[in-house]
Amino acid sequence: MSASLRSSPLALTVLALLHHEPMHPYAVQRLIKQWGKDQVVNVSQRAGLYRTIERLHAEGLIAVRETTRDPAYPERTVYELTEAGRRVAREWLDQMLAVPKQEFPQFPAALSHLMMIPPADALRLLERRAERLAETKAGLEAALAAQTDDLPRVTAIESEYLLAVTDAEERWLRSIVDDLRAGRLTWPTADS
Amino acid sequence: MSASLRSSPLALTVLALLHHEPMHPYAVQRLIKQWGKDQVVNVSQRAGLYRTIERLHAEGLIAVRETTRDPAYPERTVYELTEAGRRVAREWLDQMLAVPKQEFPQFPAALSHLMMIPPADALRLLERRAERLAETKAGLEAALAAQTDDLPRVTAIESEYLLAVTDAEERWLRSIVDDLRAGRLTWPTADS
DNA sequence: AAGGAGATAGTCGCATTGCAACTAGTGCCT
DNA sequence: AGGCACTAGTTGCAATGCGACTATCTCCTT
Repeated sequence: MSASLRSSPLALTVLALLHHEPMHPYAVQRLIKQWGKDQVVNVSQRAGLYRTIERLHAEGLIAVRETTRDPAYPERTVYELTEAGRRVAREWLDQMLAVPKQEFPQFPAALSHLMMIPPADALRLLERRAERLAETKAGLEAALAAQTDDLPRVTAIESEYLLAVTDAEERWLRSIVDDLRAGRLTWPTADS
Repeated sequence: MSASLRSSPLALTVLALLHHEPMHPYAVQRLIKQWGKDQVVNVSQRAGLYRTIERLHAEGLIAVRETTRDPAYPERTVYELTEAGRRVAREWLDQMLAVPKQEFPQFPAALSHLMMIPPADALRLLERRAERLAETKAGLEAALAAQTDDLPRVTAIESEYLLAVTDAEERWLRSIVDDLRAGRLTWPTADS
């Protein structure tokens, strides 16, 4: 009954936060945002959050601890992690950390059809991308600089990772842009 | 009628291949594999391919050119790109190249909960990942070395990109593993 | 005190994707 | 003739992405 469940960033995060402390769905969302984890977990569309929690509950990985009935708010169901949940969270985490999963991001797919457009257009578009990445990097650097000192380094390790790969992508883009500008990289274009 | 359609790696690739030459669905799949684009486009599960083609057809981005009726094979519908398809392909490509899209890969999400497990376990898991990435890199390097000379460099540009970011990820992992081994990176673990 | 903006809290529906199973024919090997 | 792998396509379900919608509450303005 628990083996059927697939892992996902959101599901793992829900388990991790409930591991920390029992709470209700909206508190999960707030915590994710407060701790800056919304960079790596898509919680902006709450539909997914409630559906994920429902699913975890149905599979017995989390359980209802209590239902507080504040007159003001709609009912708040506080969930806690079950023993099965603890086990599955650890299994998921091990798997997600150790085994790189084939995912299919948009950019490399688009890149693979670069030859469809003239080199001059490619230059312009990739330069724009490099600039956006520079902004992203600045944001990550600011986030990293903002939180050091009191919290241990591990709490922001995913930002370090994102910074490292974003930096690599930007460097690569700059080198391609240079090659395009210098004419070292070019190709014939069938139609305009 | 065409504005409603969302882009995807697979949809873009179908349009790009039909731009090159009209063909039937299975030929699309074969070409993707032959050209090594299956690294960046998920075509291993054919369901997606047929559904995508249906969708593109319904939106008028591709049209039926002919239906060959080979006695041996099931019916083969040959599709071609329409004018609208050509325009939309270009729009998608521009967008996907210039604007980095927020995606949520598994690894950074898992990384953000690294503190749940003891540093010694983290060391072991991240080391395993680094080894798998090294294998991936070797594959990419082999693919790049295999095809140069006759084909222009742009035909394998997405492999160059993948190599660059995979290399960055591996380097980062090695540095973290070093820090873990040296005790420069550590944290208290609540439960075993 | 009325009105509106914005945050809080949650739901619904649809299009798309991922994944696995299933059919069916064809060529090859033994 | 039987078994196996490859080719070619279909079906169904679970999960995800995305947008729209409902309500309430709080704070600020006028």
